[in-house]
Amino acid sequence: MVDRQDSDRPRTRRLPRAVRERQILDAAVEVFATHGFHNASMDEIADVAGISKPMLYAYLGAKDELFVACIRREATRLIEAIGAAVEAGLSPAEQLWRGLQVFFEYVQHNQSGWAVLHRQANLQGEPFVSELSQWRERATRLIAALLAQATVDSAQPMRVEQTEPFAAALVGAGEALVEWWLHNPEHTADGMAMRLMNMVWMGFGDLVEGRSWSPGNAR
Amino acid sequence: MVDRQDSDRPRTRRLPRAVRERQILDAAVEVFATHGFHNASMDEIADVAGISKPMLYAYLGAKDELFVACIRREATRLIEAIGAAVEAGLSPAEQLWRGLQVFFEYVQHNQSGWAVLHRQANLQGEPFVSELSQWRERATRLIAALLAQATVDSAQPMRVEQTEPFAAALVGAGEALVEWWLHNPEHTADGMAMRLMNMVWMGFGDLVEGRSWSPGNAR
Amino acid sequence: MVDRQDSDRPRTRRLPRAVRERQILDAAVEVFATHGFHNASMDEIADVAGISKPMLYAYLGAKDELFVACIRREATRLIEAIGAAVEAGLSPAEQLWRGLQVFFEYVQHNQSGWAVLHRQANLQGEPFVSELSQWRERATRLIAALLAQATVDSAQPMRVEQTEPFAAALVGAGEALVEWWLHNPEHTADGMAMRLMNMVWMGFGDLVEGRSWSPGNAR
Amino acid sequence: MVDRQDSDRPRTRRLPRAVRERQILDAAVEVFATHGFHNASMDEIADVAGISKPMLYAYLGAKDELFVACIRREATRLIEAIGAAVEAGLSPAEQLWRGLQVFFEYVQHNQSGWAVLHRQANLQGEPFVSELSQWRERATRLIAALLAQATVDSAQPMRVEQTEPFAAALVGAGEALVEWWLHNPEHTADGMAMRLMNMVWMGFGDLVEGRSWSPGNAR
DNA sequence: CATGAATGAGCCTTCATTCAT
DNA sequence: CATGAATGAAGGCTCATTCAT
Repeated sequence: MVDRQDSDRPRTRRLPRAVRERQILDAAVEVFATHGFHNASMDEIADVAGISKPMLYAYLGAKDELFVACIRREATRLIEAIGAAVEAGLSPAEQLWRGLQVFFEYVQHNQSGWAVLHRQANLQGEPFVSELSQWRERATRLIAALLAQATVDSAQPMRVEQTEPFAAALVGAGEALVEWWLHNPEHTADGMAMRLMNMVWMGFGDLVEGRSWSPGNAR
Repeated sequence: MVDRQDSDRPRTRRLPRAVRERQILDAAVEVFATHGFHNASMDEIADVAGISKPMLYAYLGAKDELFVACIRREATRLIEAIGAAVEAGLSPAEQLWRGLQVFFEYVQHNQSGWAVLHRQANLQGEPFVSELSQWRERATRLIAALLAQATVDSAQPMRVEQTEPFAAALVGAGEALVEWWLHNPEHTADGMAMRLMNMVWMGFGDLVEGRSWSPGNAR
Repeated sequence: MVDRQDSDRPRTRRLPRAVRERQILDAAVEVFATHGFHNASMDEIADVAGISKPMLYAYLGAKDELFVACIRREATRLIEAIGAAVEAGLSPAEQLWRGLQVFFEYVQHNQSGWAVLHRQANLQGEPFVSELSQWRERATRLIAALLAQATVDSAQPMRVEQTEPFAAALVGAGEALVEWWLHNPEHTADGMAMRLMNMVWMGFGDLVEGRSWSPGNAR
Repeated sequence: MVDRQDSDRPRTRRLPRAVRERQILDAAVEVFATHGFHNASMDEIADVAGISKPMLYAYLGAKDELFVACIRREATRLIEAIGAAVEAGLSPAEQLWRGLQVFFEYVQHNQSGWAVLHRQANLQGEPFVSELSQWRERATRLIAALLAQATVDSAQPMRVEQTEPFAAALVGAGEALVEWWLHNPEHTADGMAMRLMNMVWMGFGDLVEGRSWSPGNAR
């Protein structure tokens, strides 16, 4: 039989709208991350948030909308965390390195948050996938600018249009690496960051200088 | 969020058991891939397969079992495709190269199949994850043997126990790269294979000879 | 998953119709008795009978009809068994006694048959209950005649119309006692028969001579 | 075999929990009694109760649980009705007599309730049968105490251990008589009670004084 | 503002029943 | 005559969503 959820979380009343919304989003992220989008029930979210279901709907709308709101908040948080770490005045390489560090650290401490939401969103198909794409593109543009900046003093400076695909690859690789990390959690955040940095920075150098491996020279 | 489809696919009748089973698996893979495990309805699978639901159950059992059957078939297909490509008599490097080529080609032509099933299976938790793990381990062991073989003539031959973690990383990287590829489909299968080959073969060399990158020497 | 019943019962072919029908009824009674009307599946009955489902339908019709056929056969068997035991020439009392003996013995050795079918039939509502009623009435008339015969030489001979309600009570008490016996199987068939005989015969005497117990004389 | 009914019963709304629960149990008892456990559909029960299926599940759980709840309620009601009638201060014989009266009256006015539930429960196997057994045992113990009390002033007072089997027989006989009564509804409740009282009280006397009937002395 | 009570709609699963061979 | 293959039609159960208080 259904165990009528008489959870004992205190139902604080009459909170300002912003606080309530945060409360709800916290609950939603936790529940979505734990059970996945489909298995998460609005009942449980409302319960964890300490409010009634009608309130849940009043504040953040239907399940889909709530999920999108979760994605948005987590994405924003991540981008802001990275932005805060990447101080102006550092060299592009160091900016990238700091950014990657923060990225992996953030993911590590927010598995309930971004990493899992990311996987969920990718799986639920439209419209969640497009929501994600927007954030990916935003990140890509930032990094492309960074890379272009790094070539400013070289013999052949690159424009943003040229660095963009490379930046996209970096972002994608980052996402993929996180996925892989989830299955291999024995590595440290810094280790992961270094791995990616290595790949990127050396690959970037190789790209500029035209080195590569090919089937012909098999050992 | 779901659009039910009244498909008028012709219902071919009285097929031999084996053919029907393939038909059903094809349909199931397609539907699971498109909507995800949870959003996929047995109704739609039956419809796409061109049969009635009772047949669906008679042939491949409940939803869980059907899904496992899908995973198994796709995994088997992939492994066999690779096995067929890796002819004996080739050098380890070339065997690996051929294997990677086929892997990425396979994924490219079976996005509905492998790639998405892989993501689905990883997310739906037990018992699907374990099912997948078995296949991953099988692949890992094969590759570990390959790598060990490659060092047979070197100064410090490695035993399978030593190459295994490296092989695991390769498999993981392969899976992760595919994930990334899905978001960046402009690359070719051979290009992807080369990328991974590069990483692996050079990394393998580095591993033996102890080279690496570190934050200190930022350019 | 469905375990496709490839039972290994030999499927004897080309049997004369009567034999086939007996085979089927045997199987049906067994299965109905074991699982109850609803939980019995035509699949299992066909399997136990060693024939295919279409044959099952060809020989004895739909599930309802098959069940009615079972009731009929078992009722017929019982009545015939009793008829065979009650030889002419015996005194009414002895005829009744023999009849009751056979009745309880029959039930004891045919629990799969009559007892359970009786309970099943009573539970499935119309049209099965009416089917049973017909047989009950037939038995009742036989016994009423017997009782009337028993009073032929007494001071006040009774006609069948007068003994009938009493006979009905006997039949009903018999059925009820069997029900009770199923829950108290430690008693013997003869013990049960004696219990009923006692009740009936003494009650019959009392009835004639007008003895009875009443609330007034509570000890 | 089932005739679905689109009943237009008015759906009273927003009832307090306790009232709804009674409503639902009433409906469930009626439907289970009419169609039997298996033929009863949750749809119909919800319909008769005047609520939607989800409420049905929210209030009383799955079909099994609902059925058990029905058994419990009916058993409780019966026992309480009897308890209320058997005032202290009466002689054992009179207590028994009152109890039997109430028992048969209760059954008569609750055919949908007790009698049929009893038959249903007995046939649906575990776990329903055990549920029933508990109530039977409870009734048995009460009666055994009563009988022991009745012999307190006699030459050979009996202890509860001795009267218990006799009480069990009484309870069983009562159940069996009800079964029989259902098929012979022309008798009154008092008539039935008297029949059983007769049997029991005289049998009880016989038991003490060792009288019995045997095949030898056929009239 | 806040909620307990209520429901429409859908999904998984299973059978009795029947073609087409 | 005999059957493997196939399905229409329900039934149990759950969940996102919304009144009515």
